[in-house]
This record gives sequence, C-alpha cells and structure tokens, in this order.
Amino acid sequence: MAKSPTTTDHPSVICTVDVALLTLKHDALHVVLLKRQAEPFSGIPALPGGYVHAQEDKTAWDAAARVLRDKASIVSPYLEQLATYSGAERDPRGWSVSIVYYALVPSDVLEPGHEDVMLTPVSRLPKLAFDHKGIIELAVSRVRAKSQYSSLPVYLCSEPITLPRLQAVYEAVLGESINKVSFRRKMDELGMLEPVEGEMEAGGAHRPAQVYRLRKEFRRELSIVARGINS
Amino acid sequence: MAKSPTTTDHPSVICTVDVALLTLKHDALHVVLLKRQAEPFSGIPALPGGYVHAQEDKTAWDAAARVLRDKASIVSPYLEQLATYSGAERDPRGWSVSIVYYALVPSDVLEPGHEDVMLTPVSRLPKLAFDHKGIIELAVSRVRAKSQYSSLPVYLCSEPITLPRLQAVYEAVLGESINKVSFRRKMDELGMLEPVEGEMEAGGAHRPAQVYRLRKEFRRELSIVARGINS
DNA sequence: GGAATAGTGTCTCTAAGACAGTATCTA
DNA sequence: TAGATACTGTCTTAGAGACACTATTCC
Repeated sequence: MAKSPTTTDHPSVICTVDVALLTLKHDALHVVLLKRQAEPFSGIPALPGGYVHAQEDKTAWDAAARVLRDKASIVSPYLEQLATYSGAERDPRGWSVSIVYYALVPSDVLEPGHEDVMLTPVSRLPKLAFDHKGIIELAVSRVRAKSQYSSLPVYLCSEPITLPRLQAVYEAVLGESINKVSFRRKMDELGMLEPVEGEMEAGGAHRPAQVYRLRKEFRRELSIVARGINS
Repeated sequence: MAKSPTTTDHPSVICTVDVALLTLKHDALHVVLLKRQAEPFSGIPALPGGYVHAQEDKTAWDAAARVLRDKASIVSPYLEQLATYSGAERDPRGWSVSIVYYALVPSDVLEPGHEDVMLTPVSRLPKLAFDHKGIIELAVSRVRAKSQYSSLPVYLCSEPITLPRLQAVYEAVLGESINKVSFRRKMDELGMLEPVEGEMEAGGAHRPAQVYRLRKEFRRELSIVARGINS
C-alpha cells in the first residue's frame, strides 16, 4: 500500500460522467443524444458527457449538472446517479470509468435550437458510441421501476398539472393503462400534490380538470408508497 | 475536447473500489471491517477496498472481487454494485472516486482467523474511515429494500436450507416478523427453491423440516415478485 | 402421551379494479 | 340539449394476515 500523500500510484484511469437525459414527447420516452465532435466515435451519437474536472466539480453529481448546463442548457433537473460503468474495453483510449446519471425534464425546457442535438425515442435507438445503448436501456428500466411506486414521473411534467394529464404521463412511462380510480387513490396516498383552489384547466368541450401543484417538500424529493401502482 | 489517444488530460483522480461485505450473525446483519494499515485514517476501521488495478482488473466488478479474495478469502459471493462516491473532500489525498459494491455471504464462509478483521453489527458502527459509515447505511437500506420483493436473503444462507430457517433470515434482515402462511406463499411464488425429496432436517424434539436447495437458475440471479412480502 | 416445531386449510380483512353514475364544460 | 371528459360512489375480486388445525419428531 502506497502512502504517497497527494498524487496517484495508478494514474491511468480515465474518469468521466455521462447523463441519460430523458423526457416525454408524444407520449413516448425520448433521450437526448449528441453527435460526438471528437475521437473516438467521432460523428456517432452519444450521451452528453465529459471528463470530471477535479478543479471545478465538487462531486461527480456536480460534474453531471455542469454537463447538462453546458451541453443542453438545463439548469436544475431531477438528477440522480444510475450506475458506474468501467473497464478496459469500453473506451479505446484506455481503462475508463463513467459515472452515469439520469435526469428527467419536461419537454418544454429543452431548447429546440441546438445543432447536433437528437431527441430520440428510447424504443428506436440508433448505433451509439461506447456502451451508451445499454446505459440508456438501464436508465429506462430504472425509471419504469421507480415510477411504479413513486412520484418520479412528475418531473416529466411542467407545472401546474392536472390528474388526467399526470395519469397519461404515468401510462406513457409504464407502457400500460392504469385504472383511473386506483390511480387517483395512489396519487392521494403519495400526498405530493395540492389543489390550487378555484383553478381549473379548461380547453375542451367538457368539464374542466382541477389544477394541482407539487408541494414544496417534493420539489426535489420523491414521494414513495409501499405498494406499487399496478400489479 | 482533447484527442490524446491513450492517456489522461485529467490524471488527478484517485480511483478505488470498496466493498460492504454483509453477513448474518446471531440474527443480526454484520459488516466486515478492516483496521487500516496506512495513511490516511491509519488504524481506523474501514471497508475492504483498494485501488483499481488497470493492468489486472477487467472491470471495477473484478477489482471488487479481487479485494474480497485478497482481504477476506471470499471467492464467489453475491456481489453487486451499490453506488459511486466521489469528490474532493472525502479523501485527504485528493479528488477521489470510490465505486462501491455490496456482497452477501453466509457467515460460515468467513474465516475467523484474520487479525484486524472486525465483524461488526450494522446497528453499532464505530467511527469509520472516509465516508464509509454512510456507505454501509446505504448498503443496508438497499439490502432491506431488495429483500422485500426478491430472493436476495438466500445469499446469506448456506445450503441446503429449510423454510423456517429462511423465514428467520428474512425476518432478521427486514427487522420484523412475517406471517408464516404469507411467507410460504411468497417463496412458492418466487419459485427459486426445490425440495430435496426425502431429505428432512431433524435436530429437535419436533417434526423435521423439509430440506430445499436453490434452483440452478437462481444461483447467481435473483428471483423477483411483483408485490412485496410485507406491506 | 406430552411438548415442540413443521406444515396446511380456511376465514377475514384490506386494497385494487370494474363499472356506472353524477358534474360541468363547449357547441 | 348533445357530446365530451372530469370526478366519485360502490360493488367485485384478489391477495395478505390471523388462526386454528393436523403432522411428525423426541422424550
């Protein structure tokens, strides 16, 4: 065991972060991909990512947030660690570590402008750089699993929200229809929404829906229930 | 963006793995701790861990398996990634990444011999090196959560197993008693056990218990149920 | 036979789903 | 008023827990 106080005995590890930035478009999960500008995999779509900047980032989470800010102009999304991919084979430059995060945003915070930004349905992924295809698949399955028993999908919605729209979001994420009564019981149990008194969402030839907002306690924190939404 | 083909633009990141090795002793979860031999935190208990050896380890998982082999003589435990801890503050040597794994073993595969090996109840953790206390707490909560709806606790048992003993293991992990009928229904639903025909575990002044073994499909793979064991 | 634990049959209770009813808007 | 969707009341059904009963061993 070395006792070199400041620097590395084993410097030959590349340390990066990548972010699977997910959103909902046309009732389907999409992921943000960027065409790579540099080798390796130049020109191939990849997740937004980059080196950890030890001088600048306090943690890998901060590095992921910086990547989102710089490459997608996203400022404070729901951002959580997914897993860490590592090994000698995944990057031709050498033994690499990628600490991977996933983020959820409402589609309206994505700027349409950017060149090279591809908003791609997760069910139709093209060839991707590195092991990013497997990463996205893991991210999607994680989001599906957490959506079963938590308020996670609200981060795909812009506020304020109505229960019918939120149910459509859950159904899009989970890929199956949900019983309306059960869904509303579950949202009540989650306790994350509060009605905005008197506010209704009109806009159709039908009864308007009650408007809700997310309680402050759940703006950055998930709400969890013991038994999931479907079986 | 750099295009240096083999080495690092940002070399000043320390890359390590740590393992939360958990077992059951006296019906309580315990974690294996080692007194650190070197600075920093020399003499303080810590999780078994070490540098990633880029020449030797194909992935971080392999590094974790090597650490277990070298430091605890554990050969093929259930070993799964927990999370990655990173940042400038957690290690006085500099900006560090620790890819953390957790492992479950039956207590009888732990060699009692080793000096400096402390088998410590997770409910009575001493002062620990680095951020290892928080890591252990996360590992325990992850194991508890997964045990609700999966066969994870079987990795804490040595085979062959009986249902009464397995129920005691689940109860120890979850920290609450489980209805016997429900538990047996759930084990049946998990479908991971097969009875060893004719084999009974005697050893008391009472009816002997049917002996089961783990089906081959589940030796390295969890079995999952949709609805958890308790509510 | 008595004590102890293994294993099972069955009733109750809770929670999820089905379904239909009422409410409230536009055209 | 017709049509559409929001919301709610309530019945049905499925799964989890309670409890008691039988089974099998040792003493």
